[in-house]
Amino acid sequence: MPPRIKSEQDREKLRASILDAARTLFAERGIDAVSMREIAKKINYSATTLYHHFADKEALLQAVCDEDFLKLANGMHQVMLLPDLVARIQALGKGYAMFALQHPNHYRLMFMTPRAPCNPDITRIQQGNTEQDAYAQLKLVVRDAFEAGLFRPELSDSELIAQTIWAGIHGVCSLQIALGQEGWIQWVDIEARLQLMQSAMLQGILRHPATANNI
Amino acid sequence: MPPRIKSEQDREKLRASILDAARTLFAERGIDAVSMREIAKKINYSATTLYHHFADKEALLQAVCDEDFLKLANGMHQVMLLPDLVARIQALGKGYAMFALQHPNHYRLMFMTPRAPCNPDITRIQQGNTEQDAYAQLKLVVRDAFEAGLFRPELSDSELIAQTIWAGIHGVCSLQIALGQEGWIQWVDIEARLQLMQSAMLQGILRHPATANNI
DNA sequence: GGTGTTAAATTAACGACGTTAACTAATATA
DNA sequence: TATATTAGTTAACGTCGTTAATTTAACACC
Repeated sequence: MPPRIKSEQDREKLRASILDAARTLFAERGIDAVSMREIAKKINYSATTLYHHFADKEALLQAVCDEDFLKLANGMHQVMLLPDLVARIQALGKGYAMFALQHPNHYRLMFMTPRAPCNPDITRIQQGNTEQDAYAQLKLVVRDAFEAGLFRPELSDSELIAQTIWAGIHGVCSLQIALGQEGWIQWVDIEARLQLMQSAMLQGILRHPATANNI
Repeated sequence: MPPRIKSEQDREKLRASILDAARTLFAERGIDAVSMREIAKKINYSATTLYHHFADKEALLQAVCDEDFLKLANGMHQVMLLPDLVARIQALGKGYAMFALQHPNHYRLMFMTPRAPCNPDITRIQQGNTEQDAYAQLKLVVRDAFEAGLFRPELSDSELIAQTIWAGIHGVCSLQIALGQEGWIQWVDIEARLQLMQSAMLQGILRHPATANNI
């Protein structure tokens, strides 16, 4: 039997250890393959205890993802200091891809697993807040570049541009995570795939593509 | 109690109706949300009967996917008759995307789920066979276009180009499948996202991008 | 020190799941 | 007609997410 909790601080500590155990197991074996009982056993509690901290499995999963989203957005924030707008977009893509490839299992939970629409009652992330939401950061830079007239004149929607850039990087990363180990595809080096995706997309989107050559 | 089966033909008919019921339910509500009992009830059989035709749920799912992917590759095969190489690449991408968006749950299993990829022990698809494998078809067209000198001179690896095109389309589709219902992203129309991805990538890759404008 | 009160944790249970064993009834074959 | 095979069933096992009922420990107060 685990020790009783006394202070509010201890309660928070237990909550954090549940999150840690859940994240590890989810990342190791996938969401459906991990039971609430298993998570509880990992920290020497009974399964019911988890329900005193999270409404259900879905809420626990959402909390795990929230933490990862914040971690990702934090890393991106430094990139935003770069002066050149195109360089900023490139660095955002590179940083995003590095996060995805270095934390493939978290990335899978965050961006490759369909879930019930994000319920504002259970997520604590403030979507749209650039300090907590990596996509909001990309949107911001792309809008700045759009207003600076850096994109081709026929492109009239900066949100569409941001979503396309995101999709391109995500496509390379998620294919690598999902099928990178498959023997029947002769995968080219992942760095080369990322680089070609970046440069091809920028060449296709920028008004003066020359600026995209130096990566 | 359903009628007894007499001939081998009837047996095959039952197998097909199991596949149909499973496909419908999987596509409607997702794989994990559908039980074997439910599939069986839909065709007025007991759950056990399914196990006389498929080893387990995984095998049933794989059989459903096999059928659909053969259908995909078949549809692609007609596209290969188009005379213009660039138009062929564009049509391949469009067909691939339509398949992904119309069968999101099957697409998710084949291309978005690591560790449960196309298992050669249970799949009957022959990877690399252009009649059964859509990626092999893309590779073929891209190599033809490469040898025809359609790509930028600095691009020296046709497999890298094929993988990048695949990643771009896959990125749009898989983001839509995984996060398309998320309210916190103001998604632009999926058709527009696909079109920009196609045209931007082609503009970035082709030697004479003008050919990519007419979609 | 005893006595409630309350919060934290537990055990036990429910209904649904995938799957399997044991069984039944109908057909085919001899 | 007797027997073997086959297609289908029911019943059961162990696990799952989740909840109700219950126990246990720490604290406040007399």
